[in-house]
Amino acid sequence: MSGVNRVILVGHLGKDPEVRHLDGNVTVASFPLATSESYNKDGKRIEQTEWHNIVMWRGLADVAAKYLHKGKLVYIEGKLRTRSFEDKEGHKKYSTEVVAENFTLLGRKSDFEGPTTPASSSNNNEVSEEGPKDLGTGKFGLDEAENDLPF
Amino acid sequence: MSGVNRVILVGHLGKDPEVRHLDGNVTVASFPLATSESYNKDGKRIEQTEWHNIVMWRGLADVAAKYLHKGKLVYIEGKLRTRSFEDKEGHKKYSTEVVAENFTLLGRKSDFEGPTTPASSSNNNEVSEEGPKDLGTGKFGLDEAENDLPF
Amino acid sequence: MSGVNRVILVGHLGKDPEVRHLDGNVTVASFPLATSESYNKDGKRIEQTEWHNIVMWRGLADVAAKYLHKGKLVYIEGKLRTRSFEDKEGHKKYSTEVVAENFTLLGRKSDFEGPTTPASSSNNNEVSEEGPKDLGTGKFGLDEAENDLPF
Amino acid sequence: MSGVNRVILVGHLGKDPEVRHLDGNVTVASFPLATSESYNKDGKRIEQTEWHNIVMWRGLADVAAKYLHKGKLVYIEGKLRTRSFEDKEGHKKYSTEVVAENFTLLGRKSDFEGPTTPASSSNNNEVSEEGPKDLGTGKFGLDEAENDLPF
DNA sequence: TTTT
DNA sequence: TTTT
Repeated sequence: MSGVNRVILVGHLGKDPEVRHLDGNVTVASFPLATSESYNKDGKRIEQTEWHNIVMWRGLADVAAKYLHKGKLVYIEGKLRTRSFEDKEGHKKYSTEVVAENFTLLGRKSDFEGPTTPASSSNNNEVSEEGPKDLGTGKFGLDEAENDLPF
Repeated sequence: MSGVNRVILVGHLGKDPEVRHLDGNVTVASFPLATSESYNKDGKRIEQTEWHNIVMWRGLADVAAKYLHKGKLVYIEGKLRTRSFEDKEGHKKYSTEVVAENFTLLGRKSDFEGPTTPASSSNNNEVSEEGPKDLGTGKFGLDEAENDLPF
Repeated sequence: MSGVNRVILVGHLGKDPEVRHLDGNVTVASFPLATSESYNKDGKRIEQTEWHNIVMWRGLADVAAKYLHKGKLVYIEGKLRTRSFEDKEGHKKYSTEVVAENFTLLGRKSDFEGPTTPASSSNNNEVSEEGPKDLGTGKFGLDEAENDLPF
Repeated sequence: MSGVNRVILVGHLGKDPEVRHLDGNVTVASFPLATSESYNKDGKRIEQTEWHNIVMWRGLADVAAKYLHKGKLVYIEGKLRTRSFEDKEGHKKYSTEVVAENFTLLGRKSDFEGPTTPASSSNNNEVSEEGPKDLGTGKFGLDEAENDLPF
């Protein structure tokens, strides 16, 4: 028996992904993602931000480490998972995470470059000249996670 | 600025909704929802259940109180919200909830009857005779929440 | 560059899946799916049904052929694809299909039995006695499609 | 009885929205939206584009007319609707559309300006200097559609 | 007909 | 802790 457990988010990374390597060569990447919602209240524009703990595993974590960085705008599909754990004082706590199954980078093409590409900065300039046309998206799924050159 | 924060669940209620009436005549309903996933591991079928805290507000809560009960299968759309609070010992804790925006009852037609309808039991028989055809769904959105007779 | 193209449906099969075997041992299954929506208009309850052309490929088509049948309630995730073709008179026509990526059976447990299982009918009775508890779901993704015993 | 009929898209507008005013002061806006997907085949990067007919009604159409333009990147939630009609030669044809229920602008803040705002061009320069930080999103739902100043 |  |  099974049901449906699906989360869809579009938001900005609050930090660079934190990457850990577990036994058996398994990579895990995690980072906070902000989704903001704004609405009018008493004539004032209120913005409310929700923070999500995103976790990515294996090949997806590797791609995330390469291409996702603080401030980037990303579309994420995944599922909810709540873990319980004990903090240092031995108190039981719960943490709800979004285990990502695939993601799509949103934003400008220059945002898709890896962090260490020297061409990136000049490309950045190129982008800023081109205006709205330099928006684009790059998708990464669990299957594509092993690609060397995902776009 | 705003992003996207969307959750889609299909699962069974773990308990009847707990209904509270706040100041200003605001109704809140909350209940646990189980989404189960099964997969093969080492030749064995493993079933893993994830529990979600569902919260419904206002008109949607009223409809939930009427039609959602322990064991029912339901489709829910909503958004994630993480609240922090202090427990009795003064320790900071976090709770992540799914704030529902609409839901659709899934399952047999007889499941859609309110709890006190006398016709329900005979209807139940009718359903059990009709086979697969008597499956159906009943949808409730924030707009329709004020309907007296939602199906 | 890529975007997001995602469809989520819960509805009933209008017919048994039609299964074709293409060159290279590729299976394709297709069937119509009805999603109904009801609303009040001028005090009357109106039900509007939308029909979708669902297509499943390869392993997912094989599982569909086994477990999906006319009248079943199913949750489907997929993407939109519009094909153009010429009808017999040579007129250009368009057909929009939902290419399924995974599905989850919803409804009674007895609905999950394969069509030729003799135990199925007695099981059916069993279900009708057990009440709401015998509702359940069975999920099938592209990965799991090769499973012999998916639930 | 009702089911679930939900579409989620992120893509670029192929044209400016076409706005019509029906009887009873009802506005309808429609435009093509491209969602692109790219994958590797035989070592080559293939990009496949899917086109969707988007339709927006009433207040949402008004906001679309103001803020959505050719080339913009947008997140759209809606439902599928297939209409049948006769072309000029009297042949029956089908057209599947995505009736939008809400949308969120993705991309740079400068993209959110209305088309006739004089400040827009200087703002544009500002944006192009700030680099990746000037990405943002602006959401429009059926409820907010009546806002004069949605962000 | 978009975008990269 | 993001973004606007």
